[in-house]
Amino acid sequence: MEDREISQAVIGRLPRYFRYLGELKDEGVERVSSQDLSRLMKVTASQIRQDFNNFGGFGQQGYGYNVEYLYNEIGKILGIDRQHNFIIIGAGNLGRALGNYMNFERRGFIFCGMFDVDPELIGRDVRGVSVRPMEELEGFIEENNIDIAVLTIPKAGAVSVAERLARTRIKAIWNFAHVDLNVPDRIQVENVHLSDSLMKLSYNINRCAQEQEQP
Amino acid sequence: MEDREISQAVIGRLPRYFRYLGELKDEGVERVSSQDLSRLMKVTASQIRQDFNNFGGFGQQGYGYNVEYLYNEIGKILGIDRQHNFIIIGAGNLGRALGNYMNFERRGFIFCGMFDVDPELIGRDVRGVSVRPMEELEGFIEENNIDIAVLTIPKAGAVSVAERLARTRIKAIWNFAHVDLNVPDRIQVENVHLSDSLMKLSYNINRCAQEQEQP
DNA sequence: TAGATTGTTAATCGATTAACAATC
DNA sequence: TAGATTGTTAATCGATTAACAATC
Repeated sequence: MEDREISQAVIGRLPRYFRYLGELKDEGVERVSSQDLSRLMKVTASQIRQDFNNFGGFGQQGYGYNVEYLYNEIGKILGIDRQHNFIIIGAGNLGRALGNYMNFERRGFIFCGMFDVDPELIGRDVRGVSVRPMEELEGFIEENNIDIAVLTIPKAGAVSVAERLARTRIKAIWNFAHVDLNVPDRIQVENVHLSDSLMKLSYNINRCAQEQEQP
Repeated sequence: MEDREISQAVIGRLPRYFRYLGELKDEGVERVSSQDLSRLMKVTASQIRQDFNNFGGFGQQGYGYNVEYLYNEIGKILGIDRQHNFIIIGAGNLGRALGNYMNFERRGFIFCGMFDVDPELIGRDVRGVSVRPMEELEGFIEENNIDIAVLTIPKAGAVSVAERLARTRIKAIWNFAHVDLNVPDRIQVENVHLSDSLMKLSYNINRCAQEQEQP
């Protein structure tokens, strides 16, 4: 049944479904119909059914979906029933903030190591993990079965670090640096470009201001 | 010429164009064709021309686009030629990391204030800005012409804070809390759901692993 | 002028929504 | 059984790509 490629548009919506289903589950709700979810999440019921059906039938005609079952299934699809070890490269403010964020652990993402070029920061402790020098990067990745590298360094260093990562067993890069990385297809890259997001916000602010001037 | 609504798909691509054009400008490149940009950015030349033409003709047949002119025009469209005052609500790790990030200032986003409920944090200094108690929120926004509120508080508090913000002059919320906010249309919301992003990454890691097992 | 490259229209592709038969 | 709601097919909508005439 796992045949055709599932579009990134669908994948992008799964975490949001997962979040709402988790909330329903915590409230003790047992079943939910696509129409209920539709009202709650403000998307069409049609899209919800279409999305779920990409992965096979989770529901039952005349009944709807079992909240807990659906929650677990989506969790499995997202792969958060497994463990993923990650390291953070760049022990600046953002890197430390992400290292200190406990909730990732709840989803199976285990904070294992932290690296920086700055000798000042080496040895510092972030939630029980001490900052290591960049020389130890490759060895550490190999020894600790690291799957994900989080890049929170300035763009100048990011490209060359990504090249180093490309030669390791790393499966994915969560990239907060403001550059596009060029890595082999085998390595997944997920970009979080904060300034891009802020600019989009800025556009929408100004667009609205204009609309109100000339209605 | 500013008539039809421009799709969010296009807006979402503008910051990336802006970034590449800025780099070309810094390298001293004077002109660029849609085909050059196409190769550089790995999108189709057709899309580039189509995108720019949403805002009127920036190019010249037989020549291409003037890098600096195009850069400035896109900057204007994104509204980063203006100043936007922002505050950060939530002085935890993430909030402080964003407050310390200097690059936003370069794009006209001015860090003016910071708020938290925790009495421990009140008075703390983040890059020259001291953390204030939540009671002062509304007054501060009014007095300092704040346009943007950055929400870096746990989801439990986010919804009610958003409601308070909705009664102020705030134009936009940059939401890092893991909830969907319900605010009037007049207020723009841009979500940065980090755990959603991480889950997407997780899905793509596992999908690739599967593909390699059964090719 | 000839060559290059845009602006723009038309064709294609993919994603969303609507509709409804299948079925619990 | 009758009512409800899914799974799925068909229709619509929007976004991307291709093509080419306009024009620098």
